[in-house]
Amino acid sequence: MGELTLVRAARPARVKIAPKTELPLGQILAGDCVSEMRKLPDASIDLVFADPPYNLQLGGDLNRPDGSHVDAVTDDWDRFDSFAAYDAFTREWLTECKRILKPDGGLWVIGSYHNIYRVGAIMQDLGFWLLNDIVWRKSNPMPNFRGTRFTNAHETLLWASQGEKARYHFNYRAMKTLNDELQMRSDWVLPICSGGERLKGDDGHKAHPTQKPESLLYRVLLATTEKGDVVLDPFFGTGTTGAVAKRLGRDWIGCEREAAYRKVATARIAKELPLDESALTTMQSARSQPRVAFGAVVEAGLLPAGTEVFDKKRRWRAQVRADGSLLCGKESGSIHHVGKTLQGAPSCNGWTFWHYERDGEIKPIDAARQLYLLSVED
Amino acid sequence: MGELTLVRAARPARVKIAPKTELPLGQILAGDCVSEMRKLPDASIDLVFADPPYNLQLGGDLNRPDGSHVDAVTDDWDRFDSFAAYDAFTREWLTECKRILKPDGGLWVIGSYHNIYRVGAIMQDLGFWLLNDIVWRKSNPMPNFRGTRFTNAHETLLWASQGEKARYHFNYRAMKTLNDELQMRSDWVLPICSGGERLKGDDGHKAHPTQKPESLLYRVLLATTEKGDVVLDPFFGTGTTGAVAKRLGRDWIGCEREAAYRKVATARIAKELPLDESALTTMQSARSQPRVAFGAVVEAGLLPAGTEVFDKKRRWRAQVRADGSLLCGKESGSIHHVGKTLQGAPSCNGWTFWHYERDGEIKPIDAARQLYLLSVED
DNA sequence: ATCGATATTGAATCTAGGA
DNA sequence: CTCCTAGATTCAATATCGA
Repeated sequence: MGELTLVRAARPARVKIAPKTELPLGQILAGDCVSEMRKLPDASIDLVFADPPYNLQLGGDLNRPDGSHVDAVTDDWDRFDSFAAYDAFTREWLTECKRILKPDGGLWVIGSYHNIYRVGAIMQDLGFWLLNDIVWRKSNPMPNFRGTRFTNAHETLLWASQGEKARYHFNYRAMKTLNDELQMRSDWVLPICSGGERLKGDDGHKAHPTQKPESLLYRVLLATTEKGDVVLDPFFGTGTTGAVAKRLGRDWIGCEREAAYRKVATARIAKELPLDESALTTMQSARSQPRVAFGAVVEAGLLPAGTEVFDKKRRWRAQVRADGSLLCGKESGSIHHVGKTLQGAPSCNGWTFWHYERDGEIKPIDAARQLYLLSVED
Repeated sequence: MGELTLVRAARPARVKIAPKTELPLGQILAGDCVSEMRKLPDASIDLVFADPPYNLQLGGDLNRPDGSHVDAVTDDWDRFDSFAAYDAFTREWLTECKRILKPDGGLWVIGSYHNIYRVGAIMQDLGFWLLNDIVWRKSNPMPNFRGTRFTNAHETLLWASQGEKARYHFNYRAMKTLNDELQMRSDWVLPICSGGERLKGDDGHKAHPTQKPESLLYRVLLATTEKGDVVLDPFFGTGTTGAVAKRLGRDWIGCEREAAYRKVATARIAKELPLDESALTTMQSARSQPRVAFGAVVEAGLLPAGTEVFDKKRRWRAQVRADGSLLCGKESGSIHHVGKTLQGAPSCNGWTFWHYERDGEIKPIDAARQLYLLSVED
């Protein structure tokens, strides 16, 4: 797995990065996340994913129209006396996150409208720089049983870097691949965690009231970490972050106060198997790939000289020449230059503009580049 | 257009509601919104819709890359020295909104991740009670050209009441109808404002950098106001709020500092035609229908005393008595009470629980209520 | 086994009015 | 204040059950 895209040029950090060997990798730290994080060295963590209490402030009981009772989140850990108390708690754990994150580290926090506005403002106050807010659109949310509001069908994730000028990691290419060759948007449609994925306790009841779906963590980790990175989750719960991190070949650390959650998480992560190298490699960022001359692809016989290439709408056709240039009428030159000139565009990515036909299928010539890259590996 | 559902029980407000005649209805107040709102009486406005500046640049202190983007929002009104200045500005205009809103009034604010977390936290601090956060999912957002982040494909709207215990208006039934008989969710998919709807200035360039689509305001006003309500927009811009309000038969007031925007908005709203009464009629919640005593239905002979009623699965049968009570074995009482007791349920809507047979068909006794309502109309 | 019907459940700030 | 009662209100995905 290659390096991810490092976005934003900045001077190399002068902060001393703590080596991984000083970290309790693959461990669930038993205790309050603030005191546990305080034991960790500065600038040692690549990514924090945090799912803090939402401070729901629920009223009385709620029944469905069929009379059944809604099992609400009434756990002690979600009770705060006031917004001020919640803010103080939030400021405290976010401050520790800021300290232990590397200068190019990333922070994700998930929440609902009950807490996310406070969390977001405090993140900004502490100097975190918001990169995106992501909306998790639930495909199967709980309805509003009383018909009093809009169905609360989403939760919000905030993604931030250490500061306005800080570098951060974003695996643009992997996200685009995951999204069927369209840029990944800030709204993600994913189902809630249910069925076999939902962990049960010994009593057959759900082990944790707010277990997050693995698909959500999968996308977060794939987008903003690389293999071997260290991911910390201060509110580990049943360990979704740890399970997905292990699967994706990332190191992880969790903090969790409740012994029952730690027990479930430990068993769960033990069962998890890391994906093998080849599965992870396909998610590499195009920008960090070695540059490939079109000529090398031609040379390798993947798009032999004489092959006809064309744009997606077949407005233009061009011929591949032996030296890796294209010829289209009077225009000739690199794949990028010819594409740009024909369109009258300021620039053109020839790899995605030009296409070829193989076995009745039309593919961008970038597909041939990928094949070339595979063939030269090892 | 009938009355909307009033949600949440609260004592009748002791606040004196200012009459509409004291308000500058259908006017764009020329000036800063805080000073203009200060001239308005307390408790006089039904709904505020606000689209405040987004704080895209954080002023000269935080030296930004040299702002050479052609179409970026770089107007003077969108510059603030710091988060603190933005917060102070936000607190100021929201405080005036709180004062001029009626006790059962509603507040909507739209923003992006640059400002909405600060706005949301301040709203909560001022005592506004968040009812929903709504995600406007843009069907055609601007791509992220540099491939450095997720495509920023949504904006966020916050909907709040005056306080935790305050009443508010929500036209649940109209929203459900608009959404093909499914509850309206908190994520709305709507296109951005473009094409003919996008207003152009004399130079042929877009008149305003962040003109909102009318479909967005249409849904907001239909959901949370009724005909004749007064809607105020403190950042009127090119008057989308006024145009849609006029079309939907709501009164409106705008505040706008820039003469150029006022000019465009005035011309735009002048062209707008109100929909006629029948088009404005929306589906009504059952809650807004007149209450009918079951006894009245019995009295009217629609379900005469002695009629046998039963639940859908015919697990229980009961007899209608002359006073409008039911008898089932030892249990007797109102249609609701008997249904509730027999099922051991926390509550029961007798109108839909009990059924009767007529001409070989089985109908809920609610059908008899509807017949009764028809018979007493006019 | 299979198919259709029925039951369960999910981060929920979830009523209104009168005595 | 509290208490009481009328009565309005749900979507999608699993899991279980019964023929």
